[in-house]
Amino acid sequence: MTRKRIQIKKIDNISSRQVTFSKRRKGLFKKAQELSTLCDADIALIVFSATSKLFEYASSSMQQVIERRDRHSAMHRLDRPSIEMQIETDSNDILRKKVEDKSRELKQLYGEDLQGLTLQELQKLEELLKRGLTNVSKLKDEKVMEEIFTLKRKGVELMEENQRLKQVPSIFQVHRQSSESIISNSSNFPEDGGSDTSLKLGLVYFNYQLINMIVSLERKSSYTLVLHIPIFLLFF
Amino acid sequence: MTRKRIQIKKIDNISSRQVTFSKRRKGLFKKAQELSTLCDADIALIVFSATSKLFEYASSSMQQVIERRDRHSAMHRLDRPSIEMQIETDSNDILRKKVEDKSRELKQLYGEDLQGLTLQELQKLEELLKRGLTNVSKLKDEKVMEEIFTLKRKGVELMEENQRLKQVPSIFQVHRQSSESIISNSSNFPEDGGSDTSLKLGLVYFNYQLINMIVSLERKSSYTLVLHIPIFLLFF
DNA sequence: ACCTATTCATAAGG
DNA sequence: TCCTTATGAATAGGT
Repeated sequence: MTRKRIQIKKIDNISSRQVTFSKRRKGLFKKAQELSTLCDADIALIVFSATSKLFEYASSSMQQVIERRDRHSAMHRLDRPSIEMQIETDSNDILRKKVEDKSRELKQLYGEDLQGLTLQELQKLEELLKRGLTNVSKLKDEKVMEEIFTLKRKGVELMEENQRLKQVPSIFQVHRQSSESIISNSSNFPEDGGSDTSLKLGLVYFNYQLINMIVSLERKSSYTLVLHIPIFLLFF
Repeated sequence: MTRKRIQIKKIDNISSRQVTFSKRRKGLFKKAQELSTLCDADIALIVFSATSKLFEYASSSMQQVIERRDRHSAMHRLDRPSIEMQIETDSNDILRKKVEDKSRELKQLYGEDLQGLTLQELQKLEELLKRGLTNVSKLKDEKVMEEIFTLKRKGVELMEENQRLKQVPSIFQVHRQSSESIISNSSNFPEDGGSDTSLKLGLVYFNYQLINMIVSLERKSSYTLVLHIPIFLLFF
């Protein structure tokens, strides 16, 4: 919309996506409330960020708008029983049966209680599990990559800061050094000033976090990391 | 916004209010959709006009977003015993909640509705799916082997029966042959008696069933069969 | 968080 | 509702 037109598709860069999300979310909420005021409309707006943070606006109250919508929908859709509607008309027995059915389905997906199943049913189940696993793994991989890139960016930032501060005037370093000479006087590296040390510690902490994450992921036998760690190392 | 700046307060003139409502509503929905696409956000927007007409948009499904919001709210306000929650301690409501929970769990196992999950949750889910898949595959493999052995045994039995009946007195064969000579007289193989033919047909049908089973299993991309078919061929 | 060039949204009028 | 147009608003990219 400015400087350059952008395409409406998912923004790849995570940080610019976050920035855009903040800006546009603000704009969207403003417009929602303007519309509500100008035209006397009753509005509810629910937004979940990609990171599952919730933002919401309602001109009256969220619950009220949602209920009003439910009523409206019920009036206009004579058929298509929504989940709640369906459940509300369910008797206790039917509900019990539903719970039982779903419990069995869940158990079977977890690989228990399979004795009664035919070969065909087992195949179907296997297929479903594979599909589910594929989907879950894919999304998990995306999240892992995101996390790695975020950490990498932080690392680069810390290193840059580190480099920049290495060029601090030597007077400042001498001052720091003299005040610390009691504790650590054996150091023979003039570039190892106090500020620098604390920054080094920052980097060490960052690396610690990173290694921790990778180890914890590996422990959980995430096979995809076998691929991702080398990729990550390339970037770092 | 253009030609002249306007104040954000209720527009008095009815027709211009309607015009503005149309225009701005369109704009609002567009922006909601753009935000959803650009930033991978999950969005629900409900608008009631002053005349109670309903307009709505949801990036996934309205019900889904609303439920997600309910869950989110429930998570973040550990207390807040809402009136409904408080009085609806009757079993019907508990059952309803159970059904809802299990439905969600099932969906997630099938790899749907995963947007709200953290990396840790996804890993857990992946693990469960892998365990489930292992169990199901193992049992399925056992059943496949069972089935194959059963079919093999039937094949052996049929062949034995076949051999035994080849030694039936020739009088019986002649009797059968005369009654069938009208239809199939061109056959020059004396060992191809009627009873024998029907048994051969039995074997053919058995083979047909067997091939069918294997093909159907292969179609379902059951990787274990890559192992089983050679094993089966060894036995047959 | 702030800046600003640029695109977008839209008020007014028909 | 749609079209046009002038202009105020929103915002992408950069700092």
